[in-house]
Amino acid sequence: MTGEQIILVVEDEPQMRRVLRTTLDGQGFRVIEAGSLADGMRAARDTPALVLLDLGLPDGDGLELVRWLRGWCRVPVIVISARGREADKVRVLDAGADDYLTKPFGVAELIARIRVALRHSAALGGPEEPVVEAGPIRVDFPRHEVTVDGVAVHLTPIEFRLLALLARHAGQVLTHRMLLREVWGPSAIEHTHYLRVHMATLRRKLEVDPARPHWLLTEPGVGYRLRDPGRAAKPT
Amino acid sequence: MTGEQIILVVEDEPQMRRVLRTTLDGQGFRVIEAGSLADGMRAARDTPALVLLDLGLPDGDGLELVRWLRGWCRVPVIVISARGREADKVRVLDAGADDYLTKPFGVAELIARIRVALRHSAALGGPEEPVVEAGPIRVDFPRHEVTVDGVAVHLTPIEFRLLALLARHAGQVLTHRMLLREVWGPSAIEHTHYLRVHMATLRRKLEVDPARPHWLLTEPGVGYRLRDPGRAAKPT
DNA sequence: CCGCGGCATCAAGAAAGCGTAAAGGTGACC
DNA sequence: GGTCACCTTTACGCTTTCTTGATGCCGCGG
Repeated sequence: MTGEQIILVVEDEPQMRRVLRTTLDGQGFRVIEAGSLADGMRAARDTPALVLLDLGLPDGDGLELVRWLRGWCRVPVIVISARGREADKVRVLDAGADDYLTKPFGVAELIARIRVALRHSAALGGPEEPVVEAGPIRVDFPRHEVTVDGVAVHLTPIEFRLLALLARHAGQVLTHRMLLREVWGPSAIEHTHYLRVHMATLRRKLEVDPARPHWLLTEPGVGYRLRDPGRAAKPT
Repeated sequence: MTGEQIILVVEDEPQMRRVLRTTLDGQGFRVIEAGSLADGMRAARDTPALVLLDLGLPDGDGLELVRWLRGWCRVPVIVISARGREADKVRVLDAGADDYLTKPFGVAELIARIRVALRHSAALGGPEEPVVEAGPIRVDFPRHEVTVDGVAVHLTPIEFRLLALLARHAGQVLTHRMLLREVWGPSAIEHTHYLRVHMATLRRKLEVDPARPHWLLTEPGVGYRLRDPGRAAKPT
């Protein structure tokens, strides 16, 4: 699901940065580093999964970064600070940070708190569009469900993967090779016959007139395509 | 925005309890108190918006309560403890707690951290239903109880976790991997046979005709699904 | 008119996935 | 130390799904 999670570390002391980098690397995270507020803002555009922010930055209050982030995204922010004063904590947390660690802290605790924060953001779900519609055909990815005019249609695993692929790229042609590689694996890119067979069953299940398909279109010599109703129909 | 938010305080020292109550009252929360683990579990059925948990309880480890809560809901849990050892924190946070405060702590910080936790759960959507029904099958999470047509059915721990997972996502397919990871742990995601065996026992206990299940549905090649009575029925 | 290439369809055997029963194995609790 | 409940593991028959080869269709160029 989540391949490699990126953590943005905003910290000016090189020593501390090295510790954090090696620790997080060891946990399987990819680490991006920034040494200042400005750098942090720049780096945050890579949409990290989490931000680790040291408050004692040279070019301004880390609070600014928290507010700035909250202005446009919900990425979890864990603040690290030497200042243990309660008023500081309250200010930072109320600004939108998700946790506050006081130096010195243990590495294990940091990792545990990172896990907590990622757990939260994972529960919020990704930004991806979970449903694709093409005319009467509706593909619901999280439910693994396909309906035609509202009635559920049962698809076999291969059929679903095939349709899902076409639906995710609705409107554009997917070549034989591409479809075969994604559905059957790289070793099957020559078995174009698989495609014909399974496209036929898909059409039988989804099309009104399987012999004259209206949604699952053949692009002769190239591949297949799911008609995108939002775009102009292809020229006859 | 939300009318009156309930906070469950699980704490055995009356003195500490009084401090917390007055503080939280002053912030506009409604406070429910519990002096022991058992009381805490009982009180949690009122679906509080947040749980404040002191680890030093007389009748057992507070860790138990965290695990128990996570078994059926995501209510934010903030743990308060006199023990500041890092290993303790990691254990509790990994068990599912959302934050860990070491005594002594400032009231303002506590409030700030409560705000953070509530912010998170608000983003997730409010407190969850403690009970899910699917046709004659009724799953009561806090009581750990399952009934069919009103009669209690005894489920083994694994069976309950399996059913609970399906019930919490009623209507949508849960993949083999997902179910195995959540019920048996990440190391078992390949033992799909476990699923078959335990789904069989579940069906024997819950279905009228276990051989032709009406609620615990197989999604061939993908996973399993609990039929959501709110949605359209399947075609034959 | 005929042959050819790309495509659709059909059907049968092979393979994979699923359900059930029952035999060990393990730990808890007297 | 024996019983009990539960989980794991093995075995086997059944069903669904996939693969594979055969056949027919259609348009195009020769």
